[in-house]
Amino acid sequence: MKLATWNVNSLGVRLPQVLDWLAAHPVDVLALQELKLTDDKFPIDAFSAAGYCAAWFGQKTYNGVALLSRTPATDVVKNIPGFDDDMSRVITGTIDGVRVIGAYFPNGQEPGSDKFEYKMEWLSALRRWVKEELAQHPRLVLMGDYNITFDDADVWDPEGLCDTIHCTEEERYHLRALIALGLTDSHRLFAHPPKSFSWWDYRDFGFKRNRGLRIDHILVSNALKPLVASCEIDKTPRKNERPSDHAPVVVEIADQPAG
DNA sequence: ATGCCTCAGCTCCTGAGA
Repeated sequence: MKLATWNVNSLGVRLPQVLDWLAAHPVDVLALQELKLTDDKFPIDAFSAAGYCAAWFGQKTYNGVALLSRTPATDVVKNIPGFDDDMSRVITGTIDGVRVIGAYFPNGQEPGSDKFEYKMEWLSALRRWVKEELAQHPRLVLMGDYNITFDDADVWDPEGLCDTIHCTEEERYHLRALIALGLTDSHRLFAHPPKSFSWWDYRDFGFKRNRGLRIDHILVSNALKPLVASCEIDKTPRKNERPSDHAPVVVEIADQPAG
């Protein structure tokens, strides 16, 4: 089973690239973030024609998330139950026996800002809810655009970006607290080249200079951890004309433990 | 550099992203 996450920065603009990518990488599940379109504009017909089911939770201009899957998602939940939020950031469903949470974490803009406070509250609410979901669904994947780096290895310029947004201790505390629930970063289960990133700034030739961050993550539960066969960042779509600023991340989960 | 790029929208500038 292959699952992937991709912040497409407007599905309206990126739909042809998503369809091309799915044709070349027929994953079982693809979580999308930053749809930037309302539910009535979601291109379900195009995905159906490509052989995918979808559950989606859109929003005008900002945010918006979806789960594409070969088999339909069941028990779909939108956003975080019990957390009042006017932004569409989370979509959860059960696919092929795996509880999949696709999430677009708040950006936070700047430490100390109102948006940063919202990010902290959202992270607390998410953790509370992921804990509940894990108790009910031992086979669980939490993936999406986290907008948080784990540590310096995820940052192109750790000194220059020290304590800036995505790199603060407060944000990383919340990320470690998610791990402490019994989740593992799939990426770190494998060796990768230094400076492996999932996002590069559009400005100043960020991608060409590999000035990026690793902020898109796929966390797996303890029950799935021994089954993770690979985890790769696909930089190819970042080389497209009019690319998203994020690259897809793909994880492969085997039926049986290796060896 | 309150910059650089990209996207959506009450669109020819602004807010937000990261």
